[in-house]
Amino acid sequence: MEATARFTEDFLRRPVLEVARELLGACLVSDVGGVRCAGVIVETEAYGGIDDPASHACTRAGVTVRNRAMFGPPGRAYVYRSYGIHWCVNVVTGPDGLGQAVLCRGLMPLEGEEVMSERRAGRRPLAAGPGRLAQALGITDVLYGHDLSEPPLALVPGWRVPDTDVVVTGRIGIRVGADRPYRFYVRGRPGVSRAGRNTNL
DNA sequence: ATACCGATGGACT
DNA sequence: GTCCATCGGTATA
Repeated sequence: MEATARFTEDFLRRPVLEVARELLGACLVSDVGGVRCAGVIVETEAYGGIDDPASHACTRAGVTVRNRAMFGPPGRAYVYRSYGIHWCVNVVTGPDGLGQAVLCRGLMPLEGEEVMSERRAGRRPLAAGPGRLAQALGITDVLYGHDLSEPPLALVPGWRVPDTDVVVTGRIGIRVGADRPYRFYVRGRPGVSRAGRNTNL
C-alpha cells in the first residue's frame, strides 16, 4: 500500500453492491487524535439508497439532516448513531443523489492495535462489528461527511481478495430487506462479526 | 407533544 | 443462546 494510493471517483460511483464487494481488502487509516492506526476491511454491507427499505436514505421525508451525507458525493463518510450508543461508519457510493452507502462492519487490525485497545477499554474483539470498528478507529459524528481521501480518516486500496474467499449473506440486525444478499465478508479472517448468520443464502 | 424502533454490543445463562 | 441500556430520527396526533 502506497501513501499516495487513492480510490478513484469512477470506482466509488459504481453500483453499491460492486463497491461493497471491492471494499473487502481495502484499508482504513485513522489519524484521529494524532495517533495512527489502521486495518483491513473484512466485512461490509451494501445499503441501496431510496429503493432499499433498510437504507437510511429510504424515508418519506427524503433528504434529512441525518441522511444528507448519503446523497452527497461518493467517497464521503456517513456516520450515524446506533441504539443511542454506538457510532457506525459508511462509505457513500454510487451516482450522486441515489443515497447509496457501504457500511463498514468488520476490520482486521494491522497497525496501532494499542491505540485501538485503549479506545476499546481493553475489550475484545477490537473491531469486529460496526460499533466496535468505529470505536477502535476513534470515529464519531465529528467525521460526518468527511472526505475519506484525507486524514484523519482515509480509505485506501489494500489487498486483493479473490472471489473464492468472499462469502455473501443477508444483512444483520435488520428486519426489512434482511434477506437481500447484501453482506460481504472475507472467509476465515479475524474481524468478521458473528451476530447470527454467517451462512450463504 | 409523544410514541415507536432500531444498520448494536456487552453482560450474562 | 438470552436480555437490555440508551437516544436520535421519523411518523403520527
